[in-house]
Amino acid sequence: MTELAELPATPGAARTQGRPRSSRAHEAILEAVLDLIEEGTTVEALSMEAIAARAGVGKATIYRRWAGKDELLLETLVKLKGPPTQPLGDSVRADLIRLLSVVGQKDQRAVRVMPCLMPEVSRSPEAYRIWQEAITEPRREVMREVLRRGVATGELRADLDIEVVVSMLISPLLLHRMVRWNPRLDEVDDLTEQIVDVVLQGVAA
Amino acid sequence: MTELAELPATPGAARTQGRPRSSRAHEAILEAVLDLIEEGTTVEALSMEAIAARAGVGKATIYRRWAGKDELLLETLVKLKGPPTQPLGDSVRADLIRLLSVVGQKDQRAVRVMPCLMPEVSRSPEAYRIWQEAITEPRREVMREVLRRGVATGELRADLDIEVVVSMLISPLLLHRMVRWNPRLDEVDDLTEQIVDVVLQGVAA
Amino acid sequence: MTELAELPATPGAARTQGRPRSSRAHEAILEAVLDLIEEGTTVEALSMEAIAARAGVGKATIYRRWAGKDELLLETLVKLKGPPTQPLGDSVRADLIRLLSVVGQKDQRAVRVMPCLMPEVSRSPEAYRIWQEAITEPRREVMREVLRRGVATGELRADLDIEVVVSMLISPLLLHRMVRWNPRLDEVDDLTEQIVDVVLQGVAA
Amino acid sequence: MTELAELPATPGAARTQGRPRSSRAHEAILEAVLDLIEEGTTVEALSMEAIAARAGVGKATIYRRWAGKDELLLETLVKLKGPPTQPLGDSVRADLIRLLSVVGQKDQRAVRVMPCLMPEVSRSPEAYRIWQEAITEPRREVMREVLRRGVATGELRADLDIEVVVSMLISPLLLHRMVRWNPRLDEVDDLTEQIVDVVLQGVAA
DNA sequence: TGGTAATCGAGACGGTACGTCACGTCTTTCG
DNA sequence: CGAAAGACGTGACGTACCGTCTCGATTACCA
Repeated sequence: MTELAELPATPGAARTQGRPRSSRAHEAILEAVLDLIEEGTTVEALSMEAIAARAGVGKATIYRRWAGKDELLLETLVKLKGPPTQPLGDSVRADLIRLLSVVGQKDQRAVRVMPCLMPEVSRSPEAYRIWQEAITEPRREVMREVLRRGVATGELRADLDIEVVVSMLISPLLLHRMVRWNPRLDEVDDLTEQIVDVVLQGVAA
Repeated sequence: MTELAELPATPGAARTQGRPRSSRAHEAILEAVLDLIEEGTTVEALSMEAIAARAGVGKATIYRRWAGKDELLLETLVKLKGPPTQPLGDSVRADLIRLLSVVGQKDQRAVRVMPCLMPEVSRSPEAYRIWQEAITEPRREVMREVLRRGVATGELRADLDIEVVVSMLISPLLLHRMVRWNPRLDEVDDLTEQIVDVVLQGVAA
Repeated sequence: MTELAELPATPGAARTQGRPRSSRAHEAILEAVLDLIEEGTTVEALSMEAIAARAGVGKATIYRRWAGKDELLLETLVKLKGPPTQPLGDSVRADLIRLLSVVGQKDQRAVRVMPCLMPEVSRSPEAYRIWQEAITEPRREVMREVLRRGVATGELRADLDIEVVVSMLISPLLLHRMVRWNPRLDEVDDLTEQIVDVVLQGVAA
Repeated sequence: MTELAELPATPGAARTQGRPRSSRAHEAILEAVLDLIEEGTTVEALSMEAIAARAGVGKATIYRRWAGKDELLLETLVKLKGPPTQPLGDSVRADLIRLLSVVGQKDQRAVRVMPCLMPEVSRSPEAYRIWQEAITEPRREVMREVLRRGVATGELRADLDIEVVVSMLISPLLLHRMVRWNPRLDEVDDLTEQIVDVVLQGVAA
């Protein structure tokens, strides 16, 4: 899996000589982004200049590590999300509810960042790739595993299309978190359960 | 329903005196936005200056009508989407498939604009309101009607939560269009049918 | 002598039909300019829009009468200066002092306007012509007459160059008023007398 | 003597850190102004944008050094005038003629710039101060010295007011250059000599 | 231990777009 | 038809960021 690799100092050259990059600066930058987001800074006000100033860092120090704002925000989001929640292996239903209940809920700041990345992710294949590999796929894979187990135990239909079901489970919640797709859903705190139940009923063996 | 009202010339004053706003300019601006999008202009290159130049219009003429780029893009999107597709009144299944098959497909330009509005829609309550009223709600309402009919005819369970089901139907397709959420779904040209079938199975009476 | 003629309503057409021009508007505009100058408005802030607003007049009403801001300011200055002071016919010395003591002193607002016209007057031959005819020449002519009388009475040398002497008398005071050329001169309230005396001594018969 | 000091990067802070200001840019800007003036650009067409474009410089680079167009033009004028002409120490009359014969003649571009600065110089005390210190005073001082020498040698009256005489000598020529105060004077190529002679006659011992 | 080389914070650089303002003209309605 | 009102296309304003480029001053490694 291709990583959010740092830019090489000089492409193709040994990266051992000279002063090493300061990990303090690296983290100060990511922290600065999170701080600014937390303070409610709007996207256009979330400028590289503001980030550098907040981090107490020169702008070049940022550009030495990331190719642009989108890359930086993407890595911030990855850091924010962390590894996906793991299923407990109880029932398929309980595991799905467990996995879905954290979609966009763990850290409110992630909800703030995600919509800002949509323009870039929808346009740049590279941004899309990173988004997929670092954010989407790990979570889908966990969910696929739970569904495969359901098929194996005979709980779920053998011919179900796992990708479709995964999308059906995640999409409504994700969209809801991003743009409060339907505000009336806020009153339904068992929205997750309802979705799981409808889908499970629809794909029951 | 509150509209995408133009900015008043002087808030609270009668808007009858003086030269009236040119509808020619108004439309030239919206056309310019669509042209630029069609030519593949990226969002950051879709500047107010470029729009004004393309429309053969002064920048002030744009700002007289819209408060900023987001408002303008939003109205462009509203114009692009037009009124929602209407159901034919055949079976519930056929109607749902008909309604869903145009989600983000009718005009490829809309797919290009929508992700760019996510940052604004997710942040500004006003942008969100317009987005809801002009884009989302009309389409959800059509779909609600189809589902209510299904309940009335006894095809669907009487206690189903219509809002949840509508979200389950639309979200996967919309997200897919916006960020190609799962590219493997591109191979599934009957994705729409699968989703409808799973949901209908899940909420059958 | 060509005048600051108003622009004809329609060149070559009878100016009898339709609503006659409002003299009220004409004066309101000139008043507005003077008001704004008096309030200390800077040149760039002395915009046509501000003048029209202050006069309670449409911009077109101004442009119907003057070709541009410079023409308007020029006429304002002409109105401000009024007819030149007349000599009393006493001694040459007393008359010159009388004429010079009002250079740029009668109305403090004129001192404010004049420097603003320098760029235009120094560049546009037309503005220069009007400036000469309406402001400069009448005053120089009065002074020439006094000097000619001095020559006739034998007080002054018969071969003096009147134009040179007139310039020598007026220039120091005018420049002093416009840019306080030498602030130390402010302490010399008999500056005018000194200048007259030096010149008279220099050109005595 | 206070200078046309550049704007400090951060007022009160040490100006040693960071990339130093480019002297190349500084001079390119001044050159651009002179070029544009030379080409006959009118004042209103002498925009900051045009200057920046001609100098191959960003607008911010100009605003980092000067507070506005007037400050820039003023410094351009100072550069244009250079140090004042020095007297040769011959006779008082010859020295005065020498000094006066270059008033506004050395560089035709200076004549173009000066009237444009009148509005600013007559209004802003700061612009007036710089104008005095960098343009006016050095030239007046040279002339004062010549007059003082005349008094010392007994050529001139001991009680003459040097400031008044200096103004009488310079003003007619300066005003003539700026606004061709009296075009008939163009025919008098010995205007300078006439003025000097009248004044010397008027203040002779 | 002393050079070498890349990094650091800082901030200026050439650009581009922003949103505002004024220009002088044009197009309404009202008197 | 002149008036006011105010929208029109134009273009400059001064500001803010972009991503790059010097600066002098720090580090680490390697000789």
